[in-house]
Amino acid sequence: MSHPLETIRHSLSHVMAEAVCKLYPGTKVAIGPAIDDGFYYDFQLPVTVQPEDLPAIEKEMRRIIAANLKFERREISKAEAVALFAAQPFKLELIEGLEDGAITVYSQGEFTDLCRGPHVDTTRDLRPDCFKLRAIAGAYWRGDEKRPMLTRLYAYAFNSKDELNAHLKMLEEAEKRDNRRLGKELGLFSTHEEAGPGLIYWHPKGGRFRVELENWWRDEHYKNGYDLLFTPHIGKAWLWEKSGHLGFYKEGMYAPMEIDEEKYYVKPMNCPFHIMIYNNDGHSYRDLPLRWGELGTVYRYERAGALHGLMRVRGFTQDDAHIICTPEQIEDEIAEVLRFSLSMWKILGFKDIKAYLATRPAGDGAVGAPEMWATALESLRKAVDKEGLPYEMDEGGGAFYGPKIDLKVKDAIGREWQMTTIQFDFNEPERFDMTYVNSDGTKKRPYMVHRALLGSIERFFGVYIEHTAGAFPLWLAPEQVAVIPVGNDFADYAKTVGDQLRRAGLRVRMMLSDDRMNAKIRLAQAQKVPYMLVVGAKERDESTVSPRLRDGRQLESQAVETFIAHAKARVAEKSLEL
RNA sequence: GCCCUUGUAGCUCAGUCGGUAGAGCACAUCCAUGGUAAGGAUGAGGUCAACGGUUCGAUUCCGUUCGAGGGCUCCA
Repeated sequence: MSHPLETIRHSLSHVMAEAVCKLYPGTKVAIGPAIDDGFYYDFQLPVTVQPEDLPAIEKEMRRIIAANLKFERREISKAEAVALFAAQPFKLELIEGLEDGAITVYSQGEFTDLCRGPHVDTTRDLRPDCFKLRAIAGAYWRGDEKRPMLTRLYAYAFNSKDELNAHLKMLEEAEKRDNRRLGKELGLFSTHEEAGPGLIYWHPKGGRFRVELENWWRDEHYKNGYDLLFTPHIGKAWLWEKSGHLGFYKEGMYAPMEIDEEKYYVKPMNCPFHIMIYNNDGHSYRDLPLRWGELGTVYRYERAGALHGLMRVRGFTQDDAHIICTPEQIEDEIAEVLRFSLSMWKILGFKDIKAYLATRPAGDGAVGAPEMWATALESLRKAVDKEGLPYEMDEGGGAFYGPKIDLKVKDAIGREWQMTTIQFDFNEPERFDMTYVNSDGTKKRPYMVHRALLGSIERFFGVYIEHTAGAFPLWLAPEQVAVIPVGNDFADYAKTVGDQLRRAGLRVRMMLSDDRMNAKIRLAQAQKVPYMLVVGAKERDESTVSPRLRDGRQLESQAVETFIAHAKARVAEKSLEL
């Protein structure tokens, strides 16, 4: 009989626990749940297990599976449980938190575990070739830094060998696309631990991508009714006390610097600055909505162990904006932001997008009247419905200052990345006493919404590198065309062609070194240059070029002008195809 | 911060069971002038992460420090 994958994974974790206990007598077992791509089990081991030991554990697991053992469920009393797990301190702690009468244990072979279940019937339901031990990691007991560090063994597990292999292949592909690796290979960016980890250096090619992306971003924002701001990188302690950041976000901020005996903080967010601009003038309801965007560079403390290429950094540029509007406008504004965001993702080539609505957190830490939360959430939900976007609720997942929508986009190899975020803020308008004058002459509090569409430029770059494997669409490619003469005799003609392309506004790499043509093609391919134009005697005599595409396709020899028109059209329409 | 792994040329890595290191790519010079993924030769380049200890002698063994990679949420 077949069982849900989660059950199979969980049962496998018991098998692994049995194997580990057998191989390392004296092992204390903690917990072993199923996870997204397999399972893990946490142990306190009498010895240090090393990666070389994993095959032996796998082998023992297969032996257990082959023995065709039954998983037997028993209900026992709390007293029985305490006696049974007398030598297992972690289990005892878990038992303490359980109701008498609701305690179950599962046994297979020589191993009995405190477990709610369910499990497969016998180890025969587990396939010996559908799992693979993955890694050894440290994990705190119950995720608490103050509790003992346990050894966690991770494993992949799937329904079939094919699915396992497909997953392993995806991981292999992910490794090839790793933004740190491609960033180096394609000369896009670097980090320098000696100059400060988690800080990104954009090289000329990465810079070119960024400029093209940002230019487009600015154009789109102006077209969509935004104004753009530039604000300082530092602000006095007053600002951050007022905003509440020193109260709620201090651990994410860097230590202050002193200027004229005043403390200044580097900004972790742009919002207080935008509010300063808002509060610089009085506002009428007639002025609203205001949509103010900024590519604002912020610095946030991230723990050293959390830093990761472009994905997790300490300094980054948010594609931030704040929408300040009346309560009546909020629904349309939210719908509009969502539509705008989706239109951007479409152009960038992401089709699979899912929304996550986060509601008011439990407890009394949240600010803002419940009615405001309800209206806000309603406008978020309506917007998602209007776009026909699939969504999930994240109950209690909102920030203390307001509900939000996060969008997750799926990349070319099926991984989801959280990018766009649209968040209500009931906190700062209050703290900064933001107001506008309503039609009846009374002062009102506006709604404020923070939103970032790409998230941050750095992280987006990382995701996009991995999504495209570095083969950017023509309009974003740092180098769009490589001109490759067949031999040095044709260098002059190559230069003429290159100049012509440059004048037409294309980004050209002239490959005029002494290398052979084959080597140049190889290099241009490796650099993912979209078009390679090979020129020799024939092309020179006919004023043509012979285009090769980075996907290996070959176009007909054509007049230089024809090629320029072809490429320019694709740039103009931001085509994902060459 | 903590656990496991790890740190040798710009990059990717090999090696030394303790006698101060090697390959490929990249780079430089020279030869070769070429039709769609690497032409050839020569050369330059390293205080083997840093500091301490053991030793006649340490890049190699031991210790400490710093950095990097994976993990520390998914609740019997």
